[in-house]
Amino acid sequence: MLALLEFLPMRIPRRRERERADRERLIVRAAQELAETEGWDAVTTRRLAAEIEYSQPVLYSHFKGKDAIMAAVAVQGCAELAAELRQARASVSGTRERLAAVAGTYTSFARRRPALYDAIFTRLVDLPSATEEAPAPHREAFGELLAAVQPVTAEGEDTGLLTETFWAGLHGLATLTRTGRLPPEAHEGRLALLITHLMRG
Amino acid sequence: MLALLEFLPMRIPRRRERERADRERLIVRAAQELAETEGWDAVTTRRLAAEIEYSQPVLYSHFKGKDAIMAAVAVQGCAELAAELRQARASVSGTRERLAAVAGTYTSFARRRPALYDAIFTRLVDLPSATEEAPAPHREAFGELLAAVQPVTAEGEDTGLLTETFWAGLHGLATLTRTGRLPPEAHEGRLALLITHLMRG
DNA sequence: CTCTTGTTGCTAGCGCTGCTAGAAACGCCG
DNA sequence: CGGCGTTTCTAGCAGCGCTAGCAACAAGAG
Repeated sequence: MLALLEFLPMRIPRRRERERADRERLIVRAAQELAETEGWDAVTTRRLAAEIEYSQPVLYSHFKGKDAIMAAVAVQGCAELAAELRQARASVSGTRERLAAVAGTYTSFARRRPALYDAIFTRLVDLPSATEEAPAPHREAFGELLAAVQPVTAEGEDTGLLTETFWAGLHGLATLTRTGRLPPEAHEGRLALLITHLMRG
Repeated sequence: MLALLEFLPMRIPRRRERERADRERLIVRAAQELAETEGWDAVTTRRLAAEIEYSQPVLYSHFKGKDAIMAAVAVQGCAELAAELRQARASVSGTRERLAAVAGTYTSFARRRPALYDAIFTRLVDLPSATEEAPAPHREAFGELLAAVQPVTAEGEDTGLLTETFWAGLHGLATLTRTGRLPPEAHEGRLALLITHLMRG
């Protein structure tokens, strides 16, 4: 009865909901493209509004502010990273090979897509990860590293902790190299050292 | 003769030069204090000008822009880091103890003085290090790490490269922990793992 | 078909940023 | 004391993130 009465009127709100969700995806996609092509400095609310062909305040009806838009880009970008890591790990066999594949993919991602990497790991201080549980893509990406590290865990060592340390090494190499603090030529050598010492020689 | 003629008139410019240098130090010190007490977001050119009790444009007669001021703070801050590292390394003996002391001091510096650490290692992309030789304090700080790592270099390994990798690990731990991406409780455990694996078990 | 109602998106504007042009004030010299 | 060169300030530009308040629209009622 009640359901029947509501059925027809319900279709309209549904469509509008869908359109709203579409526009939200449009915003995130535009922000990501703009950031990746011209850097985050070029991602201003005005520019972004022009890009999606809506006015500025529309952005604020979807996101609390610019940081929230960056966070959305970061979460989506992290899903891409996780996918690349998964593929890298699956594409080779052998403990060291897998570690090398995952490590190479990770730092290559940071080099190829610096804006995205920055959004995920250096820019935002208040990604949900801090307060509550990290968003799914983050856990997924970390899970890929963990799976690669798991076989080299020594007795008495905690795989999670070891993976975190390995991750920190990768993150340090990625960021220090990209900002010109480490010479890029020797990057492969440093990666090899990191993996060798992770496997304890 | 010429020198005698120039002697007296020279005294005035000298004094002005000295006063200018004093004011420049004042600016850098004010910027550092403001950044360390209220964060870099609070360091605006207006606020900084008010702090040193001069008008805004005075800043631009000393530095090309805000970034140049941050760079000056970074270089000076790096000298402080280098001094702490030197003291840490000198205060203990034994290979592992020295590595632990240096590593602990490094990450502790990043935790205790986040604004300074950010200026040195994450914020500025155009520190002189990228284009020409790194500024002295940077080389000095790196030298401390290198001295601590040197004894654990294995045959066929390059100490410099190994130090860079170790540094990347420290930097990764420092930044990921400070931004809430790694839980701080397990920090010591990760540090221990890093050192253990650096010494290859 | 017209009128009312509620939502949606817009225009305009606030207070702030880094930075700079041109005027004013200062200190030095003859 | 008068003129000159430097130093420093006032005032303003363009752009930022963000928001209040109005206009235009779509949907239902008579």
